[in-house]
Amino acid sequence: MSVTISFPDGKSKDFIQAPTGQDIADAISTSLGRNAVAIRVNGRMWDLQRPIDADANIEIITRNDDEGIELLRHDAAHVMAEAVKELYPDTQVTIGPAIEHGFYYDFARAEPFVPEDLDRIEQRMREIVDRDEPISREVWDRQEAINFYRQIGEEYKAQIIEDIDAGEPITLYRQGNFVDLCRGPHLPSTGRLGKAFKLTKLAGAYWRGDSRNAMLQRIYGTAWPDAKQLKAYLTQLEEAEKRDHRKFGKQMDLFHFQEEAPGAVFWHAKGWTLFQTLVNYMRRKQNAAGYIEVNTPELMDRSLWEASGHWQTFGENMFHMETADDRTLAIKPMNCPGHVQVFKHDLRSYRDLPMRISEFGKVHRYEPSGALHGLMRVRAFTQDDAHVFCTEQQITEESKHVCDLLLGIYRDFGFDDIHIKYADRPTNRVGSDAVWDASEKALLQAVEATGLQYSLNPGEGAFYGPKLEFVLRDAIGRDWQCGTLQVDLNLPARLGAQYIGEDGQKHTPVMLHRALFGSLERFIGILLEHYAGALPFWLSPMQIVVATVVSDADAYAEQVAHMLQAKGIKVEADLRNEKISYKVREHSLQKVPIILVVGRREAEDRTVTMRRLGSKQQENLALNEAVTRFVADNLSPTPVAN
RNA sequence: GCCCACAUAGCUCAGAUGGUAGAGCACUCCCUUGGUAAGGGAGAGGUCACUGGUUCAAUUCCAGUUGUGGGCACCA
Repeated sequence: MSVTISFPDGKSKDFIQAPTGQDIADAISTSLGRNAVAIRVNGRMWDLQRPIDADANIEIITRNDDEGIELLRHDAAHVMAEAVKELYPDTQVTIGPAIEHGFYYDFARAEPFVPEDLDRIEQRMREIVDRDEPISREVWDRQEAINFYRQIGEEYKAQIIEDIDAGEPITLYRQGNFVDLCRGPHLPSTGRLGKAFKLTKLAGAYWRGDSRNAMLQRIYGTAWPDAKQLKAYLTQLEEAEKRDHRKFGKQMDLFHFQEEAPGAVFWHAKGWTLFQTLVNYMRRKQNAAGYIEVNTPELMDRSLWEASGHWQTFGENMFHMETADDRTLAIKPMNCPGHVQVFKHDLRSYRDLPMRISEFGKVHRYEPSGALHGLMRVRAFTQDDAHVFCTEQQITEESKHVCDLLLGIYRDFGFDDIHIKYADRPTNRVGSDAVWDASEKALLQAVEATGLQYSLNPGEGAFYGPKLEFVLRDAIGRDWQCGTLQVDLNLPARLGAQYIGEDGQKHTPVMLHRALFGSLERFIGILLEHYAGALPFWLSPMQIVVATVVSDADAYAEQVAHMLQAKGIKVEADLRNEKISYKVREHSLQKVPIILVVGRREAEDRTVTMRRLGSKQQENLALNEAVTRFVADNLSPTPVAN
């Protein structure tokens, strides 16, 4: 009986007996035979050594294909599990998937792994690769598999099998003395994994990702088709580390944290200048876009938070206090209830809508201690928050208005790669399903009206409404969720907001919650990492340093600095008794975009010698010309009159 | 909050099987006025995160607490 194998290019080849994927790859070329890791048979991934006993469309998957790399990583996880079982037989194995850039495996073991164990395990993994153990697929009876795992003390594996759908076959993969439950496919043998892998870190992880379950020990690793790619990845990790905003915070003297205020920023003068630059920029943009700005109390009575639903939903994460007169006050974790108070303080007409109320409100949230991370996750932060009160008919247009504003703003900061996620109702929520149906529909319509691409993020909405999340990609390809837009048909009613409609009747307005930077603190962290500290001129908290070569130029340097300062440039004169090389080095490390060097020559000619950060080039300019140029550069990329 | 690790001068880090500590940079003073990423010398700077325990003696060993880092869980 012969089998006809059809290739992706439309050609086909007959085999006399049922060939394996390996046979087919070998028949095409020796290098393909060597690089093959799996085969797709009629759209399904198979092991290379599984015989194909009927006509089929196939595609050979190599170690350099995306799916091939994923398979390598999955195999690396298995090899790691085998190594761990050999070295620490009392360990139970649980799950070990491939992930972006690598793999992990979760283990249950009474004794914790220590960092030195990673070297041992990695060493043993290399030995297993050298042993080149054949990997074989076995189909087991469900109950036998459960019994088998119970018998060898692998309780977690037994549980996993019990949860596999009845129709699914139970497949086990055997390599050496190690047998692992797995859907597959896998490499033909451990040798084919190669050695371009490295164990990277040790971490705790909950069984099945649920914090009510046992804490397992997770070992992370990275794995690649070849050593060159592994090295490139490790280099990239180092690059990311070099961009750490916490490092720039110290180096550039922007902010610090200390024990007495965990998760709260001490902004230093330069950091606060940057902060204010962002706030002022956003304020101008929002004013131009028809927003009004307000300010609402930090502390408000518990009853208001109960009415809004925050107390019930997030009470444990709110800071609150008892006063001497027996009231419970809560520090605001959000600005929305305050904005509703401003809205309803006056009688509102449909003619007032949409009413766009903004606030640079500082909010406090008692975040779990383990979540805190530099500026990225703090307990006290400032939102560029706004609430648009509008009618249901205005939702689409107002949403579009927010998207337009947001995209223009992100572009000004050098973020062009934006994508949107649409998140619908969460399990823990307020309001009726009918209201949710309406708000989800309205937001979906709005995002479609913008014509922007979006992906779905089911069940991740806010407790009062569905939301859009705006995710930007930074200079080294990392994604950050910053902006958000939420349609809320719940809070306005809960807090009693109303307006008089055209019909003379009272109506409840819709409230759109939106933030563009999100958290100013976090956005600054992202900017620092995006620009690796070298902020563009208009954002720099210290834009120009005028550095003298000799003290004879001191008076002139101060004059230059004053001139620039008078034009709104953030400038400093460095008259210290140091060599110019020393000053250049120091201000370069501080990421000052422009150093103006002045010596006797410049003082005589009334010029400055300019050096831009990151360049060794020098440019001599007339002072007046330089001032004009810097004033122009000081505007934001898309300036707004104010 | 959970797991693992870490905490020494303003910063970056060294250090001792237990006898109260050291470098570089930064800081102060002196010399040097030098043309584009560190000129030279001197000085000052520490409750070795905090609280207990063991010990003749603890910064070092043990326990707890706090904070930080990497994950997990959480993120209105």
